[in-house]
Amino acid sequence: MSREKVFSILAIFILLGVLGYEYFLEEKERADIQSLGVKPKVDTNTYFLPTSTTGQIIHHSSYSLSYDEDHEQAEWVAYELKKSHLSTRKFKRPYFEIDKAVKTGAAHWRSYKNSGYDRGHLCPAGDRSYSREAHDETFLTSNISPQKHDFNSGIWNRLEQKIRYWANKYEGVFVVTGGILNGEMETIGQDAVSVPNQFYKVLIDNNKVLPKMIAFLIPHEDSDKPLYDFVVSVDDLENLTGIDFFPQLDDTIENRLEASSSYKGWSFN
DNA sequence: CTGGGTAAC
DNA sequence: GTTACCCAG
Repeated sequence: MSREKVFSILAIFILLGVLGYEYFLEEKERADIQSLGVKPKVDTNTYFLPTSTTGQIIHHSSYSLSYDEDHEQAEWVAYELKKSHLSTRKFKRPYFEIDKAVKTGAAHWRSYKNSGYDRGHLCPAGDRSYSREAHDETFLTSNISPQKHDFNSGIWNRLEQKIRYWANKYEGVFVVTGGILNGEMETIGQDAVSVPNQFYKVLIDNNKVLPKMIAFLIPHEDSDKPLYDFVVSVDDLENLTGIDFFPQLDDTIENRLEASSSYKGWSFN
């Protein structure tokens, strides 16, 4: 047997060994988490609501939000994007309305007019296009934040489309979105709506035995960089916002998933 | 898809 | 306030 042949065979065995060991580790983690007892899946529309730092959580029929009166916008908007929600139906955009469910008074859309900023949806209209009611419900001023147009139609739009891609690929994801309402911020309009300097999104895919998370923190400016450059750990976002995103998860699982800034398991193709 | 604006009724 | 049309990233 030639020397080259021996090396080739050896290399193949080493490769198989490495792959086998990785597979073993994945199975071990899966078994570990299963043995911890994952809570039975219930209606995720309420199951995965984050905590509120403002004490004003509002439930609409197709999404929920926590309103921050100081900044006249939501600190988070949360909803489940099921695969069955994905739709290309095109409804005419209605006018934005003041969300009457906000006890402290939500911002008026006029505060955005001629501000130079978009009325940027937090729960995108494109994620609620499965019915006229759900679509129109996203046009509440409690569901928008001032966004630069280049940002909104640029990298932010890219992320929203990627999430629709994932919702289709992974049979639905749960989404939490908001601006970082911290530090020095410009304000616009009579309502003094704060203009966040960063926006975030947190996703959880709970459709498999082992849930997976991914979080993004993106500066409020357009970028041509790949989306995975903006991945952060959920822990980072929680430290930044004071929000506990997945308090319902078993602590062991929560701690393990939220500490990770890996985007393993999320396809960026 | 993400949004903007203006004119006329 | 609402509807129609035109615009850009």
